[in-house]
Amino acid sequence: MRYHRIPAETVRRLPVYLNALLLSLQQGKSISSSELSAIVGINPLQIRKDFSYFGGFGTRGVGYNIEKLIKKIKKILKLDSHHQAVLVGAGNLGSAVLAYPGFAAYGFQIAAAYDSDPAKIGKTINNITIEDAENIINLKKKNIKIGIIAVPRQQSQAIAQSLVNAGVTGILNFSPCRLAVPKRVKVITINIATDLARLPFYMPADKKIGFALNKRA
Amino acid sequence: MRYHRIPAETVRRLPVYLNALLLSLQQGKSISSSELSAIVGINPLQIRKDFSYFGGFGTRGVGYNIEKLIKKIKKILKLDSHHQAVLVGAGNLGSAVLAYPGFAAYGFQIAAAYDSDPAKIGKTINNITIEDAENIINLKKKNIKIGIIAVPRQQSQAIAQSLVNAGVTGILNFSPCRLAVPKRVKVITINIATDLARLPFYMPADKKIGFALNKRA
DNA sequence: AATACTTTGTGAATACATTCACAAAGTATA
DNA sequence: TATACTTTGTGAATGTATTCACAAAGTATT
Ligand SMILES: NC(=O)c1ccc[n+]([C@@H]2O[C@H](COP(=O)([O-])OP(=O)(O)OC[C@H]3O[C@@H](n4cnc5c(N)ncnc54)[C@H](O)[C@@H]3O)[C@@H](O)[C@H]2O)c1
Ligand SMILES: NC(=O)c1ccc[n+]([C@@H]2O[C@H](COP(=O)([O-])OP(=O)(O)OC[C@H]3O[C@@H](n4cnc5c(N)ncnc54)[C@H](O)[C@@H]3O)[C@@H](O)[C@H]2O)c1
Repeated sequence: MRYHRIPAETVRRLPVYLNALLLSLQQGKSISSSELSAIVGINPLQIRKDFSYFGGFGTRGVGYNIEKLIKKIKKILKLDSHHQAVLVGAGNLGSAVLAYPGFAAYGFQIAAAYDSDPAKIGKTINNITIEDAENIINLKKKNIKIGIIAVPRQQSQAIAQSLVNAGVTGILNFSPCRLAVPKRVKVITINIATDLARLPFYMPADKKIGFALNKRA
Repeated sequence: MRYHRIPAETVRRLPVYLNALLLSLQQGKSISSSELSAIVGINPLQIRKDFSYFGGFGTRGVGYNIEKLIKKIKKILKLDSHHQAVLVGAGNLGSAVLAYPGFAAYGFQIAAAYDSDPAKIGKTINNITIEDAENIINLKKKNIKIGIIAVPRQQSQAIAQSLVNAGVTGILNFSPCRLAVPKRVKVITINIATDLARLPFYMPADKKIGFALNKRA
C-alpha cells in the first residue's frame, strides 16, 4: 500500500467515485467499473487503473464490493476520521457554504464561523453563531485543522495568515487570488470566475446565417 | 495562430493570468513573466510557454505589454465579446452567484434567473427578477448561450435538458453530478464538496505527542 | 468438467504537460 | 559601438497521465 505515488489526477477523481458510490449503496452489493463509469462519466479503464494504485480488490467477473470500496477510498483520502472546519467570511457565498448539508457525507462539519462585520457577528446560521474574526486563535486545541475562506480578495491573505497561526493546515479558498502559506499547509482554491471564463473557449462559434445564405446563392 | 492545439492546461491558466493582468493595469505598462509569476504562483517558464502557443508577442529584455496581452488572452478565450448567461436555482448558492459583481470583468452578465419555488418567483436580487423555471425557452433569440445550474442534484439533469433545448451551448454546473448533454455543449462542473474532500489527503498527519515523549524517555 | 463469457489488473505504448538548455533580441551603460 | 545584462522564445528532454493489449481470475451455462 504505497500511499505516496498516487497521481494527483487520481486523487482528484477519488472523491468523485466516493460521491457516486455513496449514492449506489442502496442499489446493490457490488458495482463494476463500467457501471461506475456510467454514473461519473470517466472511462472504466481509468477507474480500474486508479483503484489499482492502492492495490486491486475487485473480484474479476463481478466488480467491486461497494462498502469495501467506500472504506478503502475514505482511508486513502483520510476521510475515515471526522474533520472539523471553520468558515471565515459569512457573506453571500460563505452563508451558502454554512447552510449546505452535503459536506457531512464526507465526514466534514463546520464547527465555527467568523466575520468582521459587527452587523453579522452574533447572528446564527444553521446552528452556528458567527463570531468576531479577531477570535481566530488556537483552533488546534479544538482539533480544527481546516479553514474555509470566503472573504473579499483583499482580506484573504491576512485571514490565511491568522488561520495558519491558529493551527490550520488545510485551506479551501474561494477568493480569486494566490495565498502565500508555509509548505506544510495545503491550499485548494476554487475560482468560480475563472472556471466560467474558460467556458466560451469550448463553445461552438455562432453560425452566421447570412453567410450560409450567400453560399447558397 | 493555431487556436486549436492550445493545451487544456494552458486554457485553464489563461483566465488566471487575465485576472492578474487586469489588476496589474494600474501598476504599469508592461509586465515580465517573473513579475506575473509572483502574483499567480505559476513558474515563469510555464507562463512564457503558455503565451508562446498563440505566438510570441513580448519584447525581450522588457516583458509583455499588459493591455496588448489582455486583448490577446481575451480573444483566445472568446471573451472579447460580451456574454449573457442565465442562472437556474436561486437558492443559497445561486443567490450568491447572482449577487457577485466579479463576473463583469470577464464580460459576463447574468441576464435572467429562474426557480421553481413559488415563494421565490417574482423576488428581485441584484436587479434581476426571478422567473418561473417553466419559462426557460428560446434563450437563443435573446442571444443567451450560457446557463448556470444551482439546483439540487436530482433536478440538474432535467434543467440541463431544458437549457440545451432553449439553445444553451455552455453550462457551469454546481451540482455534484454528471450532466448528459450533446457533444457540442460544454459543461464545466464545480464540485465544492469533492474539492474539500481531497484536502485531508494533502494535510500532514497529526504528531502523536505521547509517542514523541515515549521516544524521549 | 469443459466452454463461453465477464470483468479486473498490469506492463508497455502512446499522448500530454512541464522543465531544461540555450539561442535570440531587446535594454542599459561605459 | 562595444559589453554586460535582462528577458523572451523554442526544440529537446524529461516527467506525468492515459490508453492499449492482453493475461488472469472469476461467474454462468451446457
Ligand atoms: N459569490 C460568488 O458567486 C463568488 C464568485 C467568485 C468568487 N467569489 C469570491 O468569494 C469571496 C466571497 O464572496 P461573497 O460573494 O460571499 O462576498 P461578500 O461580500 O458577500 O462576503 C464577504 C464577507 O466577508 C466578510 N469580511 C470582510 N473582511 C473580513 C475579515 N477581515 N475577516 C472576516 N470577515 C471579513 C464581510 O463582512 C462579508 O460578510 C470573495 O473573495 C469573492 O471574490 C465569490
Ligand atoms: N451551498 C453550497 O455550499 C454547495 C456546496 C456544494 C454543492 N452545492 C450544490 O449546489 C446546488 C445548489 O445548492 P444550494 O445550497 O444553493 O441549494 P438550495 O436548496 O439553497 O437551492 C436550490 C434552489 O433550486 C431551486 N429549485 C429546485 N428545483 C428546481 C427546478 N426544477 N427548477 C428551478 N429551480 C429549482 C430551489 O427552489 C432552490 O431555490 C446543489 O446541487 C448543491 O448540491 C452547494
